[in-house]
Amino acid sequence: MELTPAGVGQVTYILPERCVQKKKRDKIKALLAGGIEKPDVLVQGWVRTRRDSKGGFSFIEINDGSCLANIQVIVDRKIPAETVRQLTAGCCVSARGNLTRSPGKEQALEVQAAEVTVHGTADPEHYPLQKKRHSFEFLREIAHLRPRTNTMGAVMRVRNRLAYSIHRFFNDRGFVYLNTPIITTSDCEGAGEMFQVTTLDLSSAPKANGEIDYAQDFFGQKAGLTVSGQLEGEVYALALSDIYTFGPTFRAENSNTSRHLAEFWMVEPEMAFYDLDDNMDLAEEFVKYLLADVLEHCAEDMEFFNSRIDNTVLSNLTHIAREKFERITYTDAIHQLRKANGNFVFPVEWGCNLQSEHERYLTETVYKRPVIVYNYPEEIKSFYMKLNEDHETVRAMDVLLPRLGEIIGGSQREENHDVLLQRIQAKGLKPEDYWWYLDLRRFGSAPHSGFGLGFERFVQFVTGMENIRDVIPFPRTPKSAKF
RNA sequence: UCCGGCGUGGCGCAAUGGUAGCGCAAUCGGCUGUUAACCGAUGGGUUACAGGUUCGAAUCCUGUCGCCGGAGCCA
Repeated sequence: MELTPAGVGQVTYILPERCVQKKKRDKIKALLAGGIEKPDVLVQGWVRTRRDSKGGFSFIEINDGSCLANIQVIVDRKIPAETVRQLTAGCCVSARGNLTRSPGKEQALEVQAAEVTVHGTADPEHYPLQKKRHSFEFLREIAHLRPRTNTMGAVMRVRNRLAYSIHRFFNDRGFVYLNTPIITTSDCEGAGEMFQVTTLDLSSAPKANGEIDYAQDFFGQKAGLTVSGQLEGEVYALALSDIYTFGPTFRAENSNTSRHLAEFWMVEPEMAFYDLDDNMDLAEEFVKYLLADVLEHCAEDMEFFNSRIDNTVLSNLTHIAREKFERITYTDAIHQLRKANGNFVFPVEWGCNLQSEHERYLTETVYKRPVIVYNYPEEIKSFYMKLNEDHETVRAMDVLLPRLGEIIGGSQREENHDVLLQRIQAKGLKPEDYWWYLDLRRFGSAPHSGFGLGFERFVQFVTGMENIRDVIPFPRTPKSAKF
């Protein structure tokens, strides 16, 4: 058997003959992007609509998910009648034939089917997706079929591009992709309630002194699903210099909003030798890079969002990719909000948490662009954030986006062992639970910083989708983990 | 978890105390290089669930479940 060489840069590998000779599927995206006639193409996908003519032919539109657009296939008398009858919305088919210019107005090219195979029928009496707009609430109830809609297809292609782009951004800058544990026994304090992980029988859990005896549990101690990979990320940043994590995160909060999930994906870079300014620079460049990339590479899908979901996304994203983010201290933010003269439900005082209404006012009314608020009061932030010289504020920063609010939260980390120990104790935490985290400050400590970006929130922002449950394949929220 | 709203044929909605109607979809027929196709006909609902008030409840009351919007928590 003759083998065909292929290559990755300078290094070649050998491709089995079968891979070369097999008739390959033509992706609809490639056929339409080519824009030219082509003999003998093979289109495979799911029928979106069918319009037929008793006079001898039917028009079917096939979508294979490679792009938003469908391809029109002409099915005439060459195709057996019983096959044509099966071509209803939702069925899965292969169609082989010539790609030719279309006399119709709505498309430049179409496939003249010489051969059609139905792989899976979809009984129109029972197939839930119709050729019309469905509410997102309804589509969530059929999460196994909703990826076959225009909107979910576009969301998932954009989501995929953003994920790819995140990896590229960090890899291009020499960051190491780190897989931090999903099951953990350390609680990243302040990040939210943890889901417990146990193999104990809940109806008859072993007890010691009236308490559940976790010594007998799988890990020999209480364990849960991670709420953040940050603490573990710091461990590797203090060895490899620059790392990032990108993985699932779990919060058992009873949050019922359009921007919270119990299971979501988070990107957490952690960098040695970065101070808070370096951290903010990276966060700003990161956001802009992702926006510019998705505008360039998902143009068709982004046009769709702009015309069907939110007619401001294109101009917003373009604007944000170009404009400088405003950076203000927490103290200045409080001054700005006080100038607004009490038009808030929640009063503004130095030391209070910024409420959604405050964040929106800053980003939508005062500056009309993304705002980074930094140097927050020590009391309202986590123990690991670096204490400023004023002893009142810490080097924390939040990136706020118009409409969406907080997209990134980060800080410079406290690298001084004694200060960190004091803060752990002051917050009522047990130093022994953080022994290895404290050890990082005993041995070769370094200034370092990092932040976390909520991936679904970012996808939400980019697409203009209103509900975070519609930008993740299978959303998990309180009282809802079907599929 | 709190506040507000909602739950009616497959889907989107109407009917606010008198026993359920429209559009789309589906099925059948007609017509057409069609394109949210069009025209005609047909079928389809114990109004989320449980209880109560009433001669009578989709409609009023109570409870449960679920969904949506806002808030809190956060990403």
